[in-house]
Amino acid sequence: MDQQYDPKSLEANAQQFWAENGSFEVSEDPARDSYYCLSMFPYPSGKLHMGHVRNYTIGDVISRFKRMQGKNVLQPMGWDAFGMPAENAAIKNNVPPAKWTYENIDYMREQLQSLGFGYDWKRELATCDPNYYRWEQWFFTRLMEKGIAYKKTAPVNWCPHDLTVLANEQVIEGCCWRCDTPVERREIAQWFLKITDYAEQLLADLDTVEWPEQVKTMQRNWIGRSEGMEVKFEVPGHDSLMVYTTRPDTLYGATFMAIAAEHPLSLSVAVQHPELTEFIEACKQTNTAEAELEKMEKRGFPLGINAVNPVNGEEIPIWVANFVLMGYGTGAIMSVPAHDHRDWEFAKKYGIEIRQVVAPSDGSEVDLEAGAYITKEGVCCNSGTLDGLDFKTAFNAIADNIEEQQKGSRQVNYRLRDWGVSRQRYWGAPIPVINCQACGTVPVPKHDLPVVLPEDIEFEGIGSPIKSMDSFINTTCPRCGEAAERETDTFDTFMESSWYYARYACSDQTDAMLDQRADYWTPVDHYIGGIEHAILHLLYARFYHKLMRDEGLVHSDEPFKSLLTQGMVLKDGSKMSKSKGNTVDPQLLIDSFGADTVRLFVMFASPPEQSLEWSDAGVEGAHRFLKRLWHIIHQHIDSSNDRIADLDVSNLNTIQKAMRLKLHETIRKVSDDFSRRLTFNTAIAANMELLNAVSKFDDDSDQGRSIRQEVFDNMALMLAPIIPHVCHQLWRELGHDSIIIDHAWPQVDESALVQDSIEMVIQVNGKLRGKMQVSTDVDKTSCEAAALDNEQVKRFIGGQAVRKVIVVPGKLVNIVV
RNA sequence: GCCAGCGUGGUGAAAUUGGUAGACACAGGGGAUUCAAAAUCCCCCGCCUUCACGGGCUUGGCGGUUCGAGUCCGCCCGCUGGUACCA
Repeated sequence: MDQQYDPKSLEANAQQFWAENGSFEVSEDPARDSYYCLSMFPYPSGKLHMGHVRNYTIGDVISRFKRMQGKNVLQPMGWDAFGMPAENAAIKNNVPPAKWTYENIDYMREQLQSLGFGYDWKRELATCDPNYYRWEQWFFTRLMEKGIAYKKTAPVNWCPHDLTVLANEQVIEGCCWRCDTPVERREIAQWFLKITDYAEQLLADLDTVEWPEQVKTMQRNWIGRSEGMEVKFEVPGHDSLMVYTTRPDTLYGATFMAIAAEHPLSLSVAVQHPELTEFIEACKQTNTAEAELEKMEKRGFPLGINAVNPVNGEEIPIWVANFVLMGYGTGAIMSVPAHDHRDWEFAKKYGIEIRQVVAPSDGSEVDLEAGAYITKEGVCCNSGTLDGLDFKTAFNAIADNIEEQQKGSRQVNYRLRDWGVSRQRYWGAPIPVINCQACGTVPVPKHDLPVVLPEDIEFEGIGSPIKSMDSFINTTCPRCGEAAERETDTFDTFMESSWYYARYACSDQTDAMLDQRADYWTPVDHYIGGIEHAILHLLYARFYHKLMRDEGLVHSDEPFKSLLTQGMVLKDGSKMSKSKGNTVDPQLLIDSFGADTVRLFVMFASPPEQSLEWSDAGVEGAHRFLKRLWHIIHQHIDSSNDRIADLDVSNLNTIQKAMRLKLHETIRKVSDDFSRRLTFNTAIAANMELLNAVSKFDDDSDQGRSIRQEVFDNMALMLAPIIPHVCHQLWRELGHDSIIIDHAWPQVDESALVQDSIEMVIQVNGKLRGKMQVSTDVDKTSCEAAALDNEQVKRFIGGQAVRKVIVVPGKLVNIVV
């Protein structure tokens, strides 16, 4: 009989088997090698999108593969449940964010289960659960005590019409996304974590993790360590200006200073200066995004005050400039237009002197009319005693000089800024702080935690409802007992996603943030997620891990040993995302073709690190392969009702040997693809080739049937991580009592790989001109002779003299004439 | 703007350490089967040229290194992600 491939019932059966047997529930076993495979948890936006399917299929394939290799595998799943979309949905559909979120979670959990992912659901967590965020609140109060959490003012996007703070993505072409009012930059007090204290460690430890080089490079550049100087410029009649520069060797070329609009010096002059006040107001008409600030037109306003250049006593004008920001660095910079791109543009625009102080070391001229000359390879000129010195020598000379005069000092600086964790939003973890008139900001004591976010709320306006909720706000000061107010800001959602990986190890722990189980599982062996998280999420999580280490909660330096950054699933050329509304619903595909087809297709369509332009075509091809696999294996089973004879490998004919060669070459390749290369698309292609080969292998002898059984057994094993449902079933039908998820990964039979002869390519002047079959133990000389003797090759050489012959053993012979 | 990546047939891709460009699929064309269709099976399938054998061209563009470059180097073009309050 020949059953039809029926994914619906087959997948339900396999999933039921795994659930009933708790197949993916794991416990800590010190005797076994642990393997923690983690995929980035999803934001519960409503339903899974293809990016999720891709991410979680990759994770599941790796998990199942490692399990077959004998590891004690943990693969958990949970929900990054706080965030803005829940608030947007609340406004749009008048449904409380909590309800919306929990309903989404329930639906998406079912979708994940229907895809057959091997998660330990006992460890599931949602970050909006007070049992989760209470520990984040507790940890924050510890950071306050240590001085790592502190408060300062920082700019936000402010909509003057809606009277609310906007996220960068809510600012469309400089205007509020709801009311189209031009957005302003406004300084408000916010909480920060001193990630800059860990900059050096975050930089150094990048060398210890097995991450893609591109991600490490991005993080290094983001941290942006630079060695330079802080230099003090006296301002007669005012406070001096402190600036940071990486190019003190160009100090003689400084022809102006630029300060932020909100700089105290600027503000004090503005008091008597309406035009400047107007300019300062104009500078606020911008959002806070770096890309916008860099692209906007650079504008300035002369302050009418001079600063004194400490190296030569020269007075240079101070300008207020819209591209200098108060929050970053000292809010003031020195400008050397001849050797800085931005300063050059500014000087050109406002007719400020461009003075060359670096010249090419070969003595050639540079054209400063065409643009700034930016290099560290030149020599100083027009710089007094520095003239003729190279960058390093000049740097040290000027640094020594300035330090002696106490006008500045050498300084290591980072581009990285402290992490602002305050959000003026509702759907987030409340910042556990009480503001008391007498005592100031007081952390909520551990026994009063969690500060629970009220979930039963009316979400009408645009602002956060707890900002006007007296029952939430009014409280008493834990220190003095007097009436006090709660902080109504919530945490950045990156806070929750910075430690969830560790919480999975002990998500049932009610008395502590983490326990010793975290040390059994962490660091994560393999972390899988989108490349879009290469900087922020991954940097914050690394920082948090070090904070937890310093609190004694974990005992490793880094959270993620190795990292796989999957490329994005694109639709119509751009990132598939809820906000862009260009998602493809995988559910339709699961319903019509089954989970195995969807899993097979996303793994086959491209290698994990590459972006994947979605197209519906091709899914049918994956489905066809499954049907074909099912059909061919059943044909084999039906035609070998009697038992399969033992294989006698010493007594095989050429075709049988070739079939076994193909099988074991495939096992070797697929094992390498799974473990080292992580290219599942080529592993699948290799199995397709194997299926094509075995379908042509129509040897019906006992030995032939045994070989076919060997092929199918191994194919089921090799494909089990990718298409687990169908392989679960086929494995049993192939006559095995064992459960395939616990079976060992296939072994290569080295003896099957031995060949008598191989094909070699013959080139003339690098162009393919012929092929020849040679014995595997042939030496270079006879290779060369055989190549020169080839008829086709002789034609191309003609009468020309052979100048050189290159032999690459086992590959090719190149004859140069 | 800055940082990182990508660019190969009609399409998704393969080529793993500088060594046969296009494996494996999708789409398309032809055939078998069928009353017919679906499904399935078999064959063809980069471009130009040739009756054919064959030859020439081809990995975004231009240049370089090399016996040999999709792969290494330089410049340019296009696309994607990130850019600190989307997650």
